[in-house]
Amino acid sequence: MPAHALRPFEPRKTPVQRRAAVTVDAISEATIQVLLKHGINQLTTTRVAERAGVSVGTLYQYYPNKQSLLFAVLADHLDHVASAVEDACARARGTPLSEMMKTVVEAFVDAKMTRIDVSVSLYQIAADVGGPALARRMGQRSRKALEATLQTAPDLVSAPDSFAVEMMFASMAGATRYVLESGASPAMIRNLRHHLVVLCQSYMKAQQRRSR
Amino acid sequence: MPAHALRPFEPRKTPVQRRAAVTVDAISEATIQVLLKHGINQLTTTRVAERAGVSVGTLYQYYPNKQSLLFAVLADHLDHVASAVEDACARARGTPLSEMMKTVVEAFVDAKMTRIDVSVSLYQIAADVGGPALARRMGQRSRKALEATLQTAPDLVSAPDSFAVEMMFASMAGATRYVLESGASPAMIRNLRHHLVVLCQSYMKAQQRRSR
DNA sequence: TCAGTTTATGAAGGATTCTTCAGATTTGGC
DNA sequence: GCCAAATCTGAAGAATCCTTCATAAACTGA
Repeated sequence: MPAHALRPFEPRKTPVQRRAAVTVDAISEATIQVLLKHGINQLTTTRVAERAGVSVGTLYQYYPNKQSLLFAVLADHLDHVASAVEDACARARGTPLSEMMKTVVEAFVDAKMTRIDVSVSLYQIAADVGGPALARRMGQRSRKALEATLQTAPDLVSAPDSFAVEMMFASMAGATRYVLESGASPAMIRNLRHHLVVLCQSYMKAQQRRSR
Repeated sequence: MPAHALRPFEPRKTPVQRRAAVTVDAISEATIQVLLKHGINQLTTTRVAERAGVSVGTLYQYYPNKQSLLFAVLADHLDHVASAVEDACARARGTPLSEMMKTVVEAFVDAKMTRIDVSVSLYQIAADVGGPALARRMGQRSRKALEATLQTAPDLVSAPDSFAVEMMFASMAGATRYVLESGASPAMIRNLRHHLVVLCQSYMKAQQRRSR
């Protein structure tokens, strides 16, 4: 999705006073709540405003339309996750491959799990709002960060190709989604975390062996 | 999702005459087309009927509501994929682990790709229509089939735990989704197919090593 | 050919929702 | 305390969409 296609989703006005900032936050949070409680189909702009304790008009002061609201919430979340991955990559520089993967994968899962409700509810809106494009953008960010870090691994034989790295993130995201949408118990999440580490470690090691 | 929650999605009437069967097919197909061309938000019951060359009333003769229409299309597709996996598992019995994985993974990807347009467009409706529940059901079917087949592998050290197997399918599905939603070129799809084989093979082998 | 069954039609009812805007209220600096 | 800017309000307009039902057409077996 080209940049201009994201334009109609841009916020209408930026808060100046503190109370406005509070309002905007309340609206974001209310969006999540409504999404969780009623689902995307019952998410109306009025209902979100109600839940946020403001009037619809206020909502439309900051978001040009319903889509832009959903878009903003989703983009925030994905940015949060991508940043966590980037941080982890920075932290993991110079460590052995295996440890590197552990650090990055756990950072990803933990970022997703800091607010499970957000993660779960946002799966619903991906389709509406250019979710695939956003996901791809995040995939690219993560890939670049990890590729740079991989270069610093002392036991690296050959750098995995870009496709493999992107694939790895997509796989992680898919498995995480599956677990979260299954109503993840804490025990399952621990399980997920551990299994994803193994999955990614073994995949990246396999990439090493086939350095054609 | 318990069985009764799926009830309201059940078809209203089953076609008796041939022309009715043709109509139902046309409606299914039209649903895909509209989904692809206009997206879920512009998918109206009238538009689907138009595209199918019938009137709205006809549509409502076979589907009690819009959701049931979407549900049916999604369920069909997922069933198709799950069946393909089950068949592959049956075919792969008694072969070495590595070959087994190749057979199953390729069957999965190929099933998804027989009609790329269907796969792509259906991602949009998953949220509306209990997609997660359907996906889980398919995950279970695939897991059971593969577990049974794994037992017959001559070089199996220890059976991977159920969670790992489910995880594997979820990862595959996630990576596939990512690629398809990126506008998959044929070359990318070949790439995906191959990488997923490697991913699953190495993951399953890793499970062998840690047979605690 | 005929009667009963199946299938198709599409205008219209009923309901929901997005979005606007003119005016009221609050804030912050002076 | 005062004023301009910022913020908030919420009823109502405008549009869209799902679903029904009375009627018509097509089919099938006898």
